[in-house]
Amino acid sequence: MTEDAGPGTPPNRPRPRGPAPAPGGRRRDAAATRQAILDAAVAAFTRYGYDGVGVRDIAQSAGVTAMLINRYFGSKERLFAEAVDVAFAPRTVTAGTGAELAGETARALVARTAPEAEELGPFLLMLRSAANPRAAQIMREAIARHVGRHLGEELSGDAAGIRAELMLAVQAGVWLMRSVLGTTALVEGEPEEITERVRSLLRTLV
Amino acid sequence: MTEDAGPGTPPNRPRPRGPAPAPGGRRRDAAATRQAILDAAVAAFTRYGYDGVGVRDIAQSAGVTAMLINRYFGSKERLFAEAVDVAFAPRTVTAGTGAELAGETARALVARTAPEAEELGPFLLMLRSAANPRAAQIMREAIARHVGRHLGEELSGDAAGIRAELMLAVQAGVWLMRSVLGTTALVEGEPEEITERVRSLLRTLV
DNA sequence: GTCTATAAATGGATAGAC
DNA sequence: GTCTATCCATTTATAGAC
Repeated sequence: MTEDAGPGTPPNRPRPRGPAPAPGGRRRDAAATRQAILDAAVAAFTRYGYDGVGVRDIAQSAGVTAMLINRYFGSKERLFAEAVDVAFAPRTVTAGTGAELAGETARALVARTAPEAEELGPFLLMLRSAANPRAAQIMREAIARHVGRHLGEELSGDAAGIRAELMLAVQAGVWLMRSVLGTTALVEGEPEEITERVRSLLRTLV
Repeated sequence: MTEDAGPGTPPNRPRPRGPAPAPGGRRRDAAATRQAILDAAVAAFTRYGYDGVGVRDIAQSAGVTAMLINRYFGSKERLFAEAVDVAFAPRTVTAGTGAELAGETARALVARTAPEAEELGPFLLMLRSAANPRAAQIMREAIARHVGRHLGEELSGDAAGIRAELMLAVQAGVWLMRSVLGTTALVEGEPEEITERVRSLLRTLV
């Protein structure tokens, strides 16, 4: 959104002639264009959710026209699927290992959901897109592929799968209340107090 | 959605004359019509989220036309605000009191999020409508009004507000993973096992 | 390789008849 | 008190020019 719409895109530049000046300086590079669209999609879906953005918005952020999205990804739905894969790829959902897992995860979670943080992340993408059934299915498959595997490395013992997904549930819930809804106690409370409470929550799962 | 559009509504019945046969047998009752719309709205918003339903869908479920929604509620947004108030009014979010609060809430939560449950509830409404900023604000205010007060009665001591909202966060998270997304471990796992894990989670908060 | 222009559907909201 | 008919904005997706 605050992307490089380019220094050279004043309201009415008459598009001299020929194809895409392609804002960033890039001029006709299929791979780069595709990547720009994908990056813009991750940001937009995370901020506004699947139903909250149109392909036009994403295209504009990427500095191209809406048509190219269908050209490169086939449909909004398949663009979303790729964006979800990108968002869930880095293992940002867990921080630390072993004994420090609960504490580190709690600290990272509270920091990233701080009111002033403006942070993106897979949980926001999840929450904001959960309403759409197709988006929900795409995310379920992505979670099974990525997150389940990651947490499986850290957690072991009885009911590891349930505990892993409950860890995700706690994090998603905090993200919802604190970051998406912005309920009063979690927004105005002391971050240290909140971190401590979340840490003790997560400790019952590791 | 599959509601009674009336047994007598073949494609082209020319509406003999006069106003509303009003499917339910009701014929011209402002209060009843208003209530029918509100009930349909709660169900629809809970199932499909704020952005997922149109006023036309809701109107059809209520057996009226879309226009009446604006007549009685002014706009979709204000209809949503009233629907949220209805959804959050009963204190379904907590079950039991005192020492049994964690266990009863966990049991109720797992039961209501069972894959076959088809249960509605305020958490579904929250999750499915969270993406829309205006809907989010409306819900934040409703939570401050209803839920905060309810849980304030049960919880006391240090950081009661934070603990209360973390309880909501845990429940919302479980609802998201188990009911909305339907992740594998929480769907296929033993309900008793899940209940036990959730109970011990909530116990760290009461 | 990328654009403009437009099709086809759907959204919320309104005017006026009965 | 309720309906039909319509307006206007917005959506995804496509056709065809350059």
